[in-house]
Amino acid sequence: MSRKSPGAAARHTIRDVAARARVSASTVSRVLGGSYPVSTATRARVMRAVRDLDYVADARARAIAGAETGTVAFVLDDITGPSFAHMAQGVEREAARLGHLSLVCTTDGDPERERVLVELMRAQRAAAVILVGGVADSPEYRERMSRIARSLASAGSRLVLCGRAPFQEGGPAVVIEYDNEGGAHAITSHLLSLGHRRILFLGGSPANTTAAGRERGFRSALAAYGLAPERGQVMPGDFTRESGHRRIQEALAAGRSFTAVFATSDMVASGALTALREAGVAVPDEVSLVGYDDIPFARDLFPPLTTVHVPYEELGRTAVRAALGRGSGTAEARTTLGTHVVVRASVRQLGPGDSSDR
Amino acid sequence: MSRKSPGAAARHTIRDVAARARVSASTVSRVLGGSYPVSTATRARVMRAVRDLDYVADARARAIAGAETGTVAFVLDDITGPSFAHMAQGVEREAARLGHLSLVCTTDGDPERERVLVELMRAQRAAAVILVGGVADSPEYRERMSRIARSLASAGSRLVLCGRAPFQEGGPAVVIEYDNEGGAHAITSHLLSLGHRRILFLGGSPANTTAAGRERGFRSALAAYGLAPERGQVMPGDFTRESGHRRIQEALAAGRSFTAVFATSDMVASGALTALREAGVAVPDEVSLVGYDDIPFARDLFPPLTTVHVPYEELGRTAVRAALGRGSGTAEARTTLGTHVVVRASVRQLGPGDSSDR
DNA sequence: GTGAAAGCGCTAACAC
DNA sequence: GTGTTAGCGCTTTCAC
Repeated sequence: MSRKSPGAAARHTIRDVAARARVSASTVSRVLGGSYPVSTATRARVMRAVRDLDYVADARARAIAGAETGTVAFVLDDITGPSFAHMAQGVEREAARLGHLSLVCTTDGDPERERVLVELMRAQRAAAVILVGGVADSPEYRERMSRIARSLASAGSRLVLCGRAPFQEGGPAVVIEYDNEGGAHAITSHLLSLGHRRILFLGGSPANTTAAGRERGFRSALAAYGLAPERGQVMPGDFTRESGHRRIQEALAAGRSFTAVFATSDMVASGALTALREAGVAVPDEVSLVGYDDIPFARDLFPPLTTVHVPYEELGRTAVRAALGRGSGTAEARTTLGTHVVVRASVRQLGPGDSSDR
Repeated sequence: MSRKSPGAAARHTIRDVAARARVSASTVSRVLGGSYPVSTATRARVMRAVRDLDYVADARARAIAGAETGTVAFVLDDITGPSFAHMAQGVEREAARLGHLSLVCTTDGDPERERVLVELMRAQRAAAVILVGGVADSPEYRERMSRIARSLASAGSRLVLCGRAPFQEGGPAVVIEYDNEGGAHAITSHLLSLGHRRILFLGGSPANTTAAGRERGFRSALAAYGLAPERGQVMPGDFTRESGHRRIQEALAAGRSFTAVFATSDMVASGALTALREAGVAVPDEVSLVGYDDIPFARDLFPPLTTVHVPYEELGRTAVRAALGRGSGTAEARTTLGTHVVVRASVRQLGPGDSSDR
């Protein structure tokens, strides 16, 4: 007959259940834990009490007392980006399948915030921390990552780098990547094989490892044709549609001549497409356009966008499996998933006559 | 000199720190807690030990012992949808700002999974559980929600329904909505005022409260013009681009005549647009198209999509604020955020002559 | 200011 | 099978 004072709700404890079922707390624990032998009659009484009280054991207390479950922490720049969202989905699904909860935190690209979050996750005793997305590679970055990985490891947790460059061979971290450079190489070659030579590259920040990988692929494909980008042909930016939009406006204003545009992400391509349209440049008739990521929307652009498919959801799932996998994981400390070009309608084959459209 | 056996990492406890700093555990706790007076010298010694050991207090143990922090749980259908992603961002940001961690879980629309998740959150002693997205409204739903809200309340947690119909006036839940019906009414009126009369409505599942709200707005706007939808003019579906794509194909195949399409979401509109294009129907010249949600991509469609703007991120933020707000929150138990039409280029004004284009 | 002791809600080791 | 006794890692009285 416990009256709850309004506001301060009376949370029941295992002892309340025990009292009501006229058994000891350990018995309740055993019934709920499910692993130990308990007589049917007792079990029934306990279950009844649990039901009556609407009791749920405190997961934190359980964890402390030894019944480890562990959450998976997922730290990323911005959940709003379509590709990140898909990775998040992969993470959440696989974690759920494996019986874990997912903590997601965003950094807005701030390394300091990332540091704080990792510390928080360490305090939570997260089973694993998955760090996602390209970052500026630098000695400081490597040093920071090393520290993070070590402290996580010493807390019994594990660090997984997902779609991000490894900071140290054989370090205490698992790395799940996709073939960033290969995809860029392939789609550039696609453009090249269709006769395009003046290809504008709308890149990200050169310091960003993802952007850098894609740019490397672009350059290596060009090199395979004996070409090298001219001044102004590689335009840095970021991964937003606004960036794509602005860069195209700038390129057009500067009177730059190109027959194709390789945008480092579909978002960028999307902004670029709009800018081209606004300027009255027909795609793909006058200028061809390709992107990267293969977000679902790519096929609804007009024209449907030729792009590089990245298995984002799979990336997330793989990260979780690696993170939660048994052993210290040295065997599969590094995994690279494949990418491939998906051809749609935003690229046109160039005839011999029209090599200098714009 | 504690040697860590490889694999089984030695997590340090507060006692290790205490020993190293030659103080008691309570003192360490006080230093770390920050609230109690500790001499500068002691504090320095403790901090040094903490640093040396790379110690982080176990958040779960702290929580149990009384230092409440509390995570915010965010339960949604599918993190992949652009609008949900923005809400998630709002939730995560606001929670972070308020010093809370966010747990996100997806249900894939399965009510049973939702139940399980809520139970899990209750076990975690989450400060609040935010349930997102339209659901099938039914007596069972209301009953289920009631139970959930009560059990959450009795666990000292709080239930927030976000963009989802309330299940009970004055129940133990906070409801944050947006003006779903009003937005649909407004954009339908927009179409009507431009001369459109035969408007195809690509809806969601009629049982879904969000879809139903939008359909109500559509119908009420029609009614204000003395119109009522004909047979086949309202086509049910779901919120995916595939649904929009398929419905348009069906409508076209059935030889249905319409001058405008109102898709219940931008995703649906996006699929519809592609289907129209594939069928050689010009938008907006032959058929006008509007969507709902105003996802970032809407402006990159061709033509840029006229749609209803929904403040998704704000919705998420508001939900968190309401959830974490002081008091029992009866005062602001229900909040409705506004929506508004954003006009772009996918709608054409109809002249007197062309009322039956298609 | 600081330490010892009690306790948070639970599980696990040890009895019987 | 079941109760009793110790913890888990921490905070918080309550003393001095």
